[in-house]
This record gives sequence, C-alpha cells and structure tokens, in this order.
Amino acid sequence: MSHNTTVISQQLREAGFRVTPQRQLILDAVCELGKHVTPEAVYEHMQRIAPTLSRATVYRVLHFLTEQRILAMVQMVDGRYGYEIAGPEPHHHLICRSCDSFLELPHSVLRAFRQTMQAQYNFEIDVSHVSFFGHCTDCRDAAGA
Amino acid sequence: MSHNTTVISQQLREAGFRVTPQRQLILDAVCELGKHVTPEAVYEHMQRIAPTLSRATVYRVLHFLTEQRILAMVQMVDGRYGYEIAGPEPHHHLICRSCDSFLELPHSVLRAFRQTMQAQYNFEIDVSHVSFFGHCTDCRDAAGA
DNA sequence: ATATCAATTGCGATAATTCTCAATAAAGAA
DNA sequence: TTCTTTATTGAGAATTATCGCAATTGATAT
Repeated sequence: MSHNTTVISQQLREAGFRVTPQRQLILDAVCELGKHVTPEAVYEHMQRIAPTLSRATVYRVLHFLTEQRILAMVQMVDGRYGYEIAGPEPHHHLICRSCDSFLELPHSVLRAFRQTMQAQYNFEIDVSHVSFFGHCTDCRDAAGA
Repeated sequence: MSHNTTVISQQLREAGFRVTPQRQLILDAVCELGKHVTPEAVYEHMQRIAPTLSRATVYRVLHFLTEQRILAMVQMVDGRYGYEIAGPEPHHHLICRSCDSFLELPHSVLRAFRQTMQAQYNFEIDVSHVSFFGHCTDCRDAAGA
C-alpha cells in the first residue's frame, strides 16, 4: 500500500493545514505497518525513528488524517480502532470474533441498506468502513456441530 | 424496563455462575437508569447504595451480563459503550453524530443483509444491537443547504 | 532572508478501561 | 449447619486514550 506524498501535502495545504514531519512520519508508519494498525503500534514504531514524538501526537494525527480521508479507522474485535490507508472507495469488513480474520466487503454491499434507511427513516448513514462481527466458515466448522 | 430476578437467577445458576449481590445491584441500576447507561453512571449510582463496590466489578459485571444476553451493549457516538436491558428480540440503532439522538430499528432491517453475507461470503454475522452512525433529518436540515 | 500569525506539538495531568492476585463468599455436599 | 471448592470481588497497578496549555514551527507576506 502506498501513498502519494506530494498530492497529499498539496491537499492538506490547500485545506489550510500544515504538513509537518510528524504527520508525514506517522502516515509513512501506517503505510509500512499494513492494515489495521493500532495507535500503540505506530507509537512504538516511531520511538526508534523519532523518539521525541509524543503519544498524544500519534492519536491526534491518526484522528486528523482520518478526518481528511487519508486514513480510515476500522473497529476491531476488542472494540478498539485500527487505521489503514483509505482507498478511493470505502470498503467494509467482516471480522471473525474467533480468529480475528478480516474479510473485505465492497462498498456496494451496503448501498441497498443505506437507501432503505434514507427512505424509511429519513436518516443518512455514514457508510464508510463499517465493521461487522461474527464467525467465519473455518471457525464455525472448527467449533462445529 | 423491568427484569424478572427469579428467572435470571435461575438461568445463571443453571449455567454454573453465581448470583451475587453485586450482580443483582448492577442489573437493577441499569434497569433504573434507563437506556444506554455508561459504566461510570452505574458506578456513581452504586456509590450511594454500595460504596465498597469497585469500579472493576462494574465493568466486569456489565460485560458478564452482556455475554449472558441479559444486557445489551450499544456503541455510542464517542465510541464508548452504553448498556441496556436486552429484550427478547435484538434491535439496532441509528445514532445521529450531531445531536446524539437514538432511533431504534427493528431486528428485521438487517435480515436481508445477513442472509446475503451468509450466502455470498459464508460468514455468519452477529446482528445483535448494531449501531449505525450518521445524521438525522433535523440535523441535516439545520446544517443544510 | 526575516518577521508574523496561528496551527501544531510535547508534556504532564486526567480520564477511561483492563489486569493481577490475594481475600471473600456462593453453591452444593456432607 | 458446617465444610469444601472455586467463581467472584476489591484494591491498586498498568494500559489506553484524551485534554489543556505553553512552546514550537510551518506557511505566507514583506
């Protein structure tokens, strides 16, 4: 997974935000650490690279980059959140409570549901990166009947 | 909202668990405090009734009663969790990020989605008390164009 | 290149939640 | 009723996440 530093920097500056070394380093870290990266994992990773970077900054920057739709925040089994690079199109997750495996769903799976909620309840749902929890085939078979 | 103490006690004992005064008091507290009760609210409430009851016990008992399907845990806007008495049939929530209002959805709204996930991905979703976040009519109108 | 202004950071304090482990007490047997 | 077993609790430490504010520094104009 990669990101285009130049484009992102531009985007931030145009929106009136600053491009700081901390933000760049944290974004790189998420990129490098893969999917569903925890704040703590980012912080530990940063310890080696930039030991003065504070925990608070990690949390703030992850949150900030999520607001800017550069990162996406996904809920994990333990209720905590992990971060990952946000693609152009949001996607969703089926997360197995037993083995923590992730299955990615295309954005489209919630389209119908979203429309129903809008029509019936006049409520507009945020449908970016929703997590659904349950049990995958393997774990159901293992637990088996 | 009420609960049948005798039936619940029976249910717990049959499953090999104990019926402790703490569990009873905490269940009563959730019952009395209404919907989406926070652990902290329960703890504060208990201070007056049973001052020695520890914070850890509040968290543990809420979690335990949720596992036993006596309580349900619902995610709130700030990402934290509230608890409420679990009815016989689960229900879901549409939660407005602007005004924190809750809209209850019948369990049936996710039935089709659940079946799709099962058929297409062979994944069985837990569909008890799912929270969807977004914006309600009023807030959209208020913010609105 | 320098100055200005406000966004951002770091630090330490605080809040929220979980964990460890010895002490307690519920449930069933005697 | 008393004993035994072991699930559960309480207390405080540890972990995770957030907050307030002074100091820093990125971006722009000069």
